[in-house]
Amino acid sequence: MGKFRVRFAPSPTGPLHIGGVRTALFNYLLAKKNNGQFILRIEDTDQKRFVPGSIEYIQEALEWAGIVPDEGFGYGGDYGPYKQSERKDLYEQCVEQLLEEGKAYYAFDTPEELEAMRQQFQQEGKTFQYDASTRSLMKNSLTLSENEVTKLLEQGQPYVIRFKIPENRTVKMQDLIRGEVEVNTNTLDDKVLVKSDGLPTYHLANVVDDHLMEITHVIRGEEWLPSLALHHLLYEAFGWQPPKFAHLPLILKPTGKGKLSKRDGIKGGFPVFPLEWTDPQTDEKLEGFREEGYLPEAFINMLALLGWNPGTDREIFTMNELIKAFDLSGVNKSGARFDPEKAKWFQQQHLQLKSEEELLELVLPVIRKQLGFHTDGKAIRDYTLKVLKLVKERLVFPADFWTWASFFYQAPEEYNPKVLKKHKKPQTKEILEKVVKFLQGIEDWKAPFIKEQLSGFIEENQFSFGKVLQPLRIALTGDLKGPDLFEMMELIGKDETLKRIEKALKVWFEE
RNA sequence: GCAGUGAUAUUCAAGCGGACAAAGAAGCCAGGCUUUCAACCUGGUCCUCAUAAUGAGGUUCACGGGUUCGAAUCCCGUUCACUGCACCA
Repeated sequence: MGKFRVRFAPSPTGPLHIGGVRTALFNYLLAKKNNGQFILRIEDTDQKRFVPGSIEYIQEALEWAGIVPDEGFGYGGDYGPYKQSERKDLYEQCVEQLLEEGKAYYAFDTPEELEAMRQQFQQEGKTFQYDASTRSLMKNSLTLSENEVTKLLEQGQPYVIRFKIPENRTVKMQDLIRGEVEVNTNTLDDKVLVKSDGLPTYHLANVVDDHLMEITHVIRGEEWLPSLALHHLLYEAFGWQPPKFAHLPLILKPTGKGKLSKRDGIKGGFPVFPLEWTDPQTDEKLEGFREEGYLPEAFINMLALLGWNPGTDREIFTMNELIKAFDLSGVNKSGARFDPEKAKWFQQQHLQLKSEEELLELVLPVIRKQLGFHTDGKAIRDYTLKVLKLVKERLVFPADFWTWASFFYQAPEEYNPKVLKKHKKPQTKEILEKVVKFLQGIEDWKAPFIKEQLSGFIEENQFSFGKVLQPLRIALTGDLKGPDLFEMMELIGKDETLKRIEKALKVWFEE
């Protein structure tokens, strides 16, 4: 097996959305599975669309997700520079070759002239395409004499360089996911290779870089499939061996109609970006999976199963397991709908896989944020570890800890009115007063013992369990949900337990 | 409009000529466990009948035609959806 090199080539025009991360992930998985290299290349040939901060965002997002490049922009390597704006002379040399061989040509048409052409065609009910049928009508080095061309160039007339698409040929291509794809060259137009600002377009830069960087497999989104033929033709024109191609299915909106977009996230209230992002221009803030509390392992697991499946019924994978199991043959042809609910499910599964010690580190910041004090002390760590044992199984996000465990740290400030109304019965006062007295007598403050004693007490007095235990829970936690009541009592301690019941008695019946 | 790609139950999906009413998961429903809420466990989830359960029949894999003893799987056509069609990537 030869070397295996893949690349992820985003353009820095804003935050990377999950479709991009998923492309990066599949590239990464394939590289790792084959002991190859995963390369990060920045495609910034459109300086107009450059958004400051996006390169850093891309790098940070990949690092967070654990999709770390082996080489590329910011990671070094022997094939640099890894940013297209720094490779201008490389592209120039390559285009020079095409020009000399007559495979590309200068075009001097202004944007206005092109627009006029389009209009004219439209009036005739046709669509204008700059190709074999029309290039003889335009102002370019194929229609102009050599002298005129040189003159225009010397005058500094703006020009672009276009690729001369061969006429009426069927290009046969192999896609690793879709099989054979055929396109007739007549449906292609003479794409601009070099823009009037001297920078290459995506198509040129992409092909040149992939070749020079010795990329063996190009794995990218399905939106690129229509330009695959152009790329093939370009490789052919250069006389280069093209890499293998695989076009990944699109990630669809939760409704199933169309590509998932940033707007869908805003509308649906779920993240579409790995990391939070504030648009430097509009100040608009976009949610990130990381800030929502998603674990990176849950995030990549969810992404991996978006458009790929192992062919078994297994769904939960770590990165290493994904690397082992991943194969392009398991990639679907059709688009996969993004389901925010399923994303949560992955998160829950992975969170439950964590040990209590690992969870502790995730949960301490939550406590700190809520209570505003240090959470580094041994006492609070030990205590929280015990709390975690009781509430772990109900957590999906670290932040959930507080909704399930706040009452381990502070007495309830208010009581859920709906629940209270239902369980505050006339005899509740009397019952709770008796309970307080009874609990005071318990010396060995351990959950099983409290349970045993209190059960005996309830039976003796012929109370029902619900009538005693429900109000007691409300008094201690403010609501009717939570972990085992007796475990809780043990943890918060006898004094605190009694204090809370007395407080409840006061608030409920004296006001 | 042109080109490309796709279509399996609510969703994600398995399926690659017979063992397919079609795995698995999510969701939903019911039950169990709980003092409670989650989690968890069990069962159900095309239609009809029957049932504690094994079951019987009908209609399915976008639609319409084939090929075949036999089709979700192969062939042809149609429809619908999506993607692309810039001096953006």
